Amino acid sequence: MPTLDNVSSATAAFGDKRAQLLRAAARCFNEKGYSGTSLKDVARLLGLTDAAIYYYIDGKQQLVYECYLHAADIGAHALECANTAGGTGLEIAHRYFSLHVAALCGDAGPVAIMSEIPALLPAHREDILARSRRHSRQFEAVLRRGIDDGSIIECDVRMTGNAIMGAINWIPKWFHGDATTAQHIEASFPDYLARGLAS
Amino acid sequence: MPTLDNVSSATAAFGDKRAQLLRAAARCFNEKGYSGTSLKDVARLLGLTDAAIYYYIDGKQQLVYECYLHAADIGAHALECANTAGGTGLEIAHRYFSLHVAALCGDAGPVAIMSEIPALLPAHREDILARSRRHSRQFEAVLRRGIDDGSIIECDVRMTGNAIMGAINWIPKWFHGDATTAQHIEASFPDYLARGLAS
DNA sequence: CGGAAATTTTAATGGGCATTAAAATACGGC
DNA sequence: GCCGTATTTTAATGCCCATTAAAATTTCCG
Repeated sequence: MPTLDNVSSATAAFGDKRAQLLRAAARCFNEKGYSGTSLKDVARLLGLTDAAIYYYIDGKQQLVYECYLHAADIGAHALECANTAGGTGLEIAHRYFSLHVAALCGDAGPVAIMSEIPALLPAHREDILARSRRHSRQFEAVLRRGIDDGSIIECDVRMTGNAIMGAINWIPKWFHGDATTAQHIEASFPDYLARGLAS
Repeated sequence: MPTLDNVSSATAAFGDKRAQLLRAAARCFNEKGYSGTSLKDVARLLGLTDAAIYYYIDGKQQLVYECYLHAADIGAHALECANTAGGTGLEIAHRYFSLHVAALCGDAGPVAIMSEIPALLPAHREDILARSRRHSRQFEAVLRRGIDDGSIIECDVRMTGNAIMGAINWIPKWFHGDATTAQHIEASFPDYLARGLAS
């Protein structure tokens, strides 16, 4: 039984299949909710038996946790990249939208919607909530920066951030992986979301 | 055992408690998902036993169905009211945002997020999906009208509509009924969402 | 107060699902 | 072709939950 450490060892197979598992789980969770998907559902997508999943991961709780962790990473990474490139607040926001949306529609996906946080184990829940809050605060900081530099209209950054996060978070609910829709999303979302911010 | 018909009969009590039940269920569903909430969870909110729920409704399936039906009605009604008042496409859209958001935050709520459609019985699912699709198409028609009359910028109405619906649909996920937050939502969302549409 | 209708509870029943252990199979190096 | 390890399956186990029927309680009208 290989551990997580030897991802780069002789067998990339284990790590690969584990990643496949996480993606299959995210897809199921988005369609039917965490509680609504049985491990048998996830297993079927991989051509496996439900019990086989335990070879790759500790249990269902660990599965959601890692899915949510991945989702949080995707968002945090997009915002971080957008920030380091610099520019006005509006430019950073627009770039963040593009990066996050592209990640949601790209190979990293499907990314799990964090829709059943109360179902997490307490320790996991607090971790995920902390990451989620941090991401919101950091995005609000971008908005405030834009207001200060005059690129973004004066607004309630908390509420405007919530609106934007809703639009983005909802994507995995209706986007199911076809490439042409992905293009439409990437072509429309960032522009629309940023237009509502412009001063 | 009163039927649904005598809502206005001697006992408004039955209808009232039934409405309470639907609201409690919507709250639970939004927090923990449909599959994640047991009837005991819903019952506890009302100070009842799980079995008592069956006095008011046929079962869990019927409960979600009616919650989703209510959610669909809220949205359809908001759009209909916004439409009949007339004006440019942009004005109608803005009015619709205000009405829908106010309904989500007001006494009609909590309104259930339609997040576990696959869990519905086939007949219920098709009904809800049809309503959902119709609502989307009607909103896209408003956008097209705005593009035609010049009030709304040229855009992919399908994608822009998806972005907007996401922002609105996500509200019940983080809004939990306090009045001051409701005011902030109603003051921020319609303006932000409409600003992204303006030509 | 008394009794019928309304409301709620207690007490089954059965099914689905996460989880586990042991057995079976696939697979790569020698 | 053979052996040990990796992978998967089969076969339990036990819990939680939706649902139901019957009993108990409340409500309210005469």
